[in-house]
Amino acid sequence: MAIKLFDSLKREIRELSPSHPDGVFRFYNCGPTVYAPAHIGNFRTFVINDVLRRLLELELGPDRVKHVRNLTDVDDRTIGQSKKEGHPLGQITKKWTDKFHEDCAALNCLRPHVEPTATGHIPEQVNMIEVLMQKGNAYRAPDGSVYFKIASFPDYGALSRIKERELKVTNSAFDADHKDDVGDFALWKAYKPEDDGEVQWPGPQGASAGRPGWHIECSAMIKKHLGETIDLHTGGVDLLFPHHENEIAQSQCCNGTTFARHWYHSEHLLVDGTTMSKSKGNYYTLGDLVAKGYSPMAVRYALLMGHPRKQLNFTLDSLHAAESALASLRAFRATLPATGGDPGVFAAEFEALNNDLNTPAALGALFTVVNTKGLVVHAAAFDRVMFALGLDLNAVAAKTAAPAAITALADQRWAAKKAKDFTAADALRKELTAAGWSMLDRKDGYSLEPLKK
RNA sequence: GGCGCGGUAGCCAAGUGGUAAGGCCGAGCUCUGCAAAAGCUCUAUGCGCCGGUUCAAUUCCGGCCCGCGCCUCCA
Repeated sequence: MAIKLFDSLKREIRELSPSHPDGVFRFYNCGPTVYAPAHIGNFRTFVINDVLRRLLELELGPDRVKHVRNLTDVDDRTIGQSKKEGHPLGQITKKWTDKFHEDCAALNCLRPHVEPTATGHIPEQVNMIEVLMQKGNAYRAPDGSVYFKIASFPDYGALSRIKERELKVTNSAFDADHKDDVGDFALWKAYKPEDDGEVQWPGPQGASAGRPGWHIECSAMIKKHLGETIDLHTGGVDLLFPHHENEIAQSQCCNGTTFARHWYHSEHLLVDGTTMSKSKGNYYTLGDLVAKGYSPMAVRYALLMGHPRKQLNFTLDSLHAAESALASLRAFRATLPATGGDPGVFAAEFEALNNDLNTPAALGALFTVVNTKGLVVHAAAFDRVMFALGLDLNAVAAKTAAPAAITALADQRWAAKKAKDFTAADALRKELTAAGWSMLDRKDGYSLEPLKK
């Protein structure tokens, strides 16, 4: 069953397929900038891409997919954070890269096969810029920076339909003074002592020392790790323009061949009905949600509850729903026999996923199976669905340890109950409730959980 | 101003030219000393509004209202 996915460039749903003779599918997903903890909007994109990676593996085989996701470790924000904290750039980016990996692991995202960094590919970027300068697609600005000349690439704007847009006239235009055209973008930024601190590298031939512009890192790293033509390039919608538009321009002008055969962009997450943004401050990190008592797996589930190409309004209620849904799946899984059953019962789930990554439809179909009485489900078939969605049912929210005073009350109540002194037991339960704890009795003992609001 | 997306039950959210998946919440029941958990059952004559096409529209077309996003370094 071929995987079909919307192509942002051709604007239609198309089948994914490897194009290289080795049969390896080349998949590049634009990664995070490592200067702060990623927020759940970022993770929506990475979780969606993780499902895509899993589907590709199921479709083509684990050894026939090469997944690359970069780490942007030098740009205005990373440098800004470095200056703010007074620590070297590398120390800052290491810290947030580690945190990013920790969060990804908690969300059960498969590790990409390669996670290249911008600072680890300076020569590759410089080389690419030099080629672009030689070919006449780039020019040196008076300050020693290098810009890409969009007028030199007739296809510029195909992805974002920039020519059909009437650009709002804005001030902004940082570096505008040095550009030939406002649409030209920086390939190399000349060193500015007041802004860049210690961060600089020797520049391309004829340019000043400095650092690469943002867009070039992806072009250079893709070329190095995946080749001149890749099978799929993905990211959040916000990257469509200018980032991906610029990547196409750089790569195609430099390499003279198709850059990416398929483009896919996932929509943004909304919180409280509006897009998350650092400037608005209405965002959650994974840590924020875990601190509220939700499990990372519930976060993952909640991120899959909406269609990836549609904005999803994220709420804490949806996390609660996700937590309950996971508990149902967990309970259902426990009832499955190890053998027997129809392996084909989950066809609808895969059909939904393979049809433009319709995760909510897949989850709906999943529960239809779960709710169908008398259906004999093969455990392995169920596990395959869980793998595709990346839902680890064994991952449970870390239990909050009860304070000693609470444990003492619980022990008293347990003893009272054993002694059939129900009046005392009930009184103690009330005390526990008043203290914000719920005591869950079992046959052989009890557990304590913080009271849900 | 330009480009694009969306409005489906209390909340979240699929979907289709032939009469509305699923999750949460809520209600009832079963089961448990109580509580929780678990299980069972129920919950939109309706898909923003107004027209049109059609035997038939939530689904197609037109208009309108509302919301959201992007428009040069935010996934």
